Amino acid sequence: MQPENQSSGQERRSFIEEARRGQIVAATIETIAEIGYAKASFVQIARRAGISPGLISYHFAKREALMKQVMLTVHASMDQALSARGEGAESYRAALRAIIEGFVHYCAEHPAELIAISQIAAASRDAEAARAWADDQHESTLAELEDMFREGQEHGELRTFSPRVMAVSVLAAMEAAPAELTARPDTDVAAYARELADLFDLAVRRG
Amino acid sequence: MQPENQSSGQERRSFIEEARRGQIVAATIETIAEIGYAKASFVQIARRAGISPGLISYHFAKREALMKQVMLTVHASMDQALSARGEGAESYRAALRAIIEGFVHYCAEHPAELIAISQIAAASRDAEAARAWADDQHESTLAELEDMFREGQEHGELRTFSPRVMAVSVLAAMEAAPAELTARPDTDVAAYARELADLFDLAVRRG
Amino acid sequence: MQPENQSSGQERRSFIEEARRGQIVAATIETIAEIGYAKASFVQIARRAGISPGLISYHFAKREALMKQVMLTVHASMDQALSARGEGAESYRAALRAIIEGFVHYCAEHPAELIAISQIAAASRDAEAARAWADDQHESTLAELEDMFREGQEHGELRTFSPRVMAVSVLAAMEAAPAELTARPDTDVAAYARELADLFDLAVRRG
Amino acid sequence: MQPENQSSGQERRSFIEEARRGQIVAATIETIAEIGYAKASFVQIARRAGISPGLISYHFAKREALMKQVMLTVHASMDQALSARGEGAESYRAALRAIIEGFVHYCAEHPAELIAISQIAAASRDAEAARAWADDQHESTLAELEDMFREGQEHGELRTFSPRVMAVSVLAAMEAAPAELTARPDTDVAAYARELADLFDLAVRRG
DNA sequence: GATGAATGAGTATTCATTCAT
DNA sequence: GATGAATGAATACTCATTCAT
Repeated sequence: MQPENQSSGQERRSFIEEARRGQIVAATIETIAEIGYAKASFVQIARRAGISPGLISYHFAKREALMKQVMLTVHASMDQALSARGEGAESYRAALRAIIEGFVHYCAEHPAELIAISQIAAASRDAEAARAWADDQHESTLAELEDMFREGQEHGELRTFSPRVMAVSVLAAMEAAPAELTARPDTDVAAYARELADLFDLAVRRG
Repeated sequence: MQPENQSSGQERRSFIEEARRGQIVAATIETIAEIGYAKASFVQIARRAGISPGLISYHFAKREALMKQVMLTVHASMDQALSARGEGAESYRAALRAIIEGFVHYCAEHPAELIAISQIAAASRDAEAARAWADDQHESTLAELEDMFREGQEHGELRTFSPRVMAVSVLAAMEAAPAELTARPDTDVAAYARELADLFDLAVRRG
Repeated sequence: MQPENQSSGQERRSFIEEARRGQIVAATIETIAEIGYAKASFVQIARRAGISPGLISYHFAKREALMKQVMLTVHASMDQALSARGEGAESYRAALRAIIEGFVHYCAEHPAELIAISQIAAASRDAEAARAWADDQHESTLAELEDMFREGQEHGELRTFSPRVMAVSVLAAMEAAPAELTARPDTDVAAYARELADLFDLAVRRG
Repeated sequence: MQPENQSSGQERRSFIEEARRGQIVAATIETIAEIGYAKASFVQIARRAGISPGLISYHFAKREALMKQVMLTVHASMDQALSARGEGAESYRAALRAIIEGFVHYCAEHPAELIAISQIAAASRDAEAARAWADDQHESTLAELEDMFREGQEHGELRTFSPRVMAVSVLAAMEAAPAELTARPDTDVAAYARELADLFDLAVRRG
């Protein structure tokens, strides 16, 4: 049986095991970014990690579990990066700007991670658990944005518009950034971030 | 042997053959929308088309070719629908509004088609040609939007902003619509379209 | 998808498909009898059937399904053989004798079948469905024997004893026959059958 | 390296080593009884023994060796239990009764052991040596029973019948007991034992 | 044109066994 | 003596594609 199979739950993973899992997750991100989810077989991932394919199954009970771990890991890293920036915005418009610019900068700094999670989220094989989790995450992000917009409207800072449509559109526009930045590596990231923030600032501000 | 294997090029396809190809493409769209790209095997598609799996290979040399044809067909249908609406806009802002609202309404009317092409575009197996073509399409759509924005700026109708960032964001926001409309079937489509058009109208207009 | 996957049920199997399934079942029986359940991999079975391993999966969705089909096939053959003999016994003792002797003769004539189902019933891998079905079959056979004994007791033909213990023991003794006949091929089958019937006749008769 | 790998033979095993081997054997019996032979991997056995999987290989050169040791251990325990009861029977019929009743009672008291050896005997993987040994054991048990019956016939205590068929049937009926007792835990063990002994007493006695 | 049985190359997964620690 | 991470060989299963009919 694999260490993964912790039915009862809290059994601690050894340090070395955590390290291996991290290494495998990193190799998975690298592999997906390089050759795409479709071709990211255990053989390919293991080759990049310098281990045997069987070892992946040893540490992750199912392919799905690995993919979900990639999701969790990247989202955790993103949350950490964004929460640092998001703190202490003085207005709803400033908060929106901070979110948008923070996300764009994160994308620029972690292209492989973004490519990996977007491919996993869109994947058609052995990624249902990861996709379901990402969907939940997505929905709760939308809900947070909606709430923010609604409050801003109630405070009179933002114009009247559908918070849902705005939330969906902001998130879509942000999530389009990594592909654009990857496709055009020469893009001025700061300028991109500023333009995107300006765009939505004009769209939400009152008057 | 197969009609597909035409190394010499443009030999016309017979009427009956076009009909079969169309039937297979339609069944493919239906199948992907119903059970997802991952499970959309030839056997499944053939069952829905009421034909045998081998016949698909007879008409499409490779799975990729079928998927690409689905892309081509859906995009053609979309272009036709959009060009009808887009004609005769009196201003750049009106043109943008027409594009956005047209696309949203198309999404609402052809959910299966949209699901199919998004799954193919994101697919991990046998869809590289289709994806490549979609990428080209995507890029040329972006270029058209950029041009439109640039002209509008030169005519003084639109404010100064990065046409590229705006194009990417508009397209991303539009492409997010189908998922949203599918996830929330009760959404008021016309309102959604109007809100989205308002959003970008505010973002591009001068003053 | 395989022909096996008939979720809706009654779709007829083609003649050629039934023939293949029969051929695969026969090869499976032969393989298990020859090298044991443990080593009866699809590769081995396919080799004996003169087909490719993938074809087995094509006709049987899961290994379990194949093993269960072997069970069903052999039991059906056995039932047919036994029902022919069992008809028209004039007394409970005669009926018991007919059952016992019929079974022993069947064993002698179909050694591979008996070995196969006993190995499948005892198998530890991918045979749970087959085992479950065999267990049901076993239990209902026991119930029939019990009923027969109980009736015989009520009619005063049989002595007083536990019908359950007798049923279990009769069945066990019968099922031990194939192994014995296989281990000692020179055994006089008719004598074996007669001895076994005598044994239980003495055990059940009144006075 | 490993104590097991003693090509030269009879070197004594240390006390601590015997203790470990015993612990592993006990854990193996428990594991097989609990989750079945198929799932009784070294990891599972080691978990129940509170040791690491590698240690099992350290003490048993091959999986087969472990399974054979389980067989040896259980049979030894059974022999000990039965020989205690079997001593001092005054007649062949009494001896047969003692054997049957002793075995049934042993089954009721050691269900896990019986389940384990029956699963190993029927196992499809890595149990050939154990099975071969068990087959020998089985055969010698049959031979002993045959001898006993033959002697009883010569002494005029038992009727004329095939000692071999009787031996095979007695053994089969006894070995069917554990499954029955496990399937119906409410069974009155003493009554079962008595009924079974009665059955065969009637079958063997003269007149 | 059309069938669908058959192939074969691909996949993840399992687990006894090894060995550096 | 003991660990448990790692290997590697084996498995069933999937399915686009082929081809005899």
